[in-house]
Amino acid sequence: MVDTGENEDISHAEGPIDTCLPEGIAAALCTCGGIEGLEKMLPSDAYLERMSARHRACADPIRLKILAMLNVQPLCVCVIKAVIGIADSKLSYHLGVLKKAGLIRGEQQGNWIIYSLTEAGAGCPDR
Amino acid sequence: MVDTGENEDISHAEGPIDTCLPEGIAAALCTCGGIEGLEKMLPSDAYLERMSARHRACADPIRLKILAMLNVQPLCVCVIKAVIGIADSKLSYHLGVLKKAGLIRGEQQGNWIIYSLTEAGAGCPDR
DNA sequence: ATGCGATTTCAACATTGTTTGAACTACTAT
DNA sequence: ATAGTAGTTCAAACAATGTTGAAATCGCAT
Repeated sequence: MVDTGENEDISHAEGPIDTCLPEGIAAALCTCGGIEGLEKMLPSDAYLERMSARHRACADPIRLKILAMLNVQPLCVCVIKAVIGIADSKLSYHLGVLKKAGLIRGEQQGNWIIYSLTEAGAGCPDR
Repeated sequence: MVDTGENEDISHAEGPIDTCLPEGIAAALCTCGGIEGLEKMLPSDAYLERMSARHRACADPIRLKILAMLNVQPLCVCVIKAVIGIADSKLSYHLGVLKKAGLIRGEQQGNWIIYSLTEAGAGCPDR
């Protein structure tokens, strides 16, 4: 149970790993600077947070459909509703999610609110 | 209150809309075949379902980070854990989500399980 | 002012996703 | 067989999201 320090097998890793690794992995890990090197290749936490939020906004078929519709042309809520066929308040909720995520914007025009894709939103419908 | 049938303003739309629309929208809608035409331009429900499931799998910064790591090279759980620094069972849960979504695969190799991106998973880390 | 259509907001509720720790399985080495 | 390391599974607690219907808001027309 005493750590005698004879487990130093992971290239640069003086850090949190204290184990032996499978062959290929250890070798490959070396070529990219060990655990530390790997860490440096990863996106920042802020970026991961932003991206996951964007994915979350797209994580619903209704919302994806709305994005697809707006990718054709800007539309007012009533047309979206006619196509998707869900209750007003439900639709409003999903529009709100997309708006909060910055994927769409709504502009009042007389009696209606016309939604359209933002720059960010135009990047999503695909895939 | 009696519907006299004088509300036929949406091009082809004999369907569910029974309203007047804002200028621009109605016009633009005409050029793509009205509501019906618009409907035909949209991805199938099955596709929307599949895509939203994929987004849902990416809708968490931990999972996005795992994808980013595996995008560098295949890794065993212990290395992923060393980098992300969360409890085993939590990590296992997130690996499970990614696996169920078909973005990663795990292959037992001796004492370890080595995870790597699938084709589908290789398409995600970006954006 | 009143009323109406379009849309949002609210609060209660239902559903789904995440975290935790303990128990379990799989493989290896002794 | 035993023990150790690597990972997963399970169920309970908790947290976040989605749904519903009723009430509220906004802008336009009467």
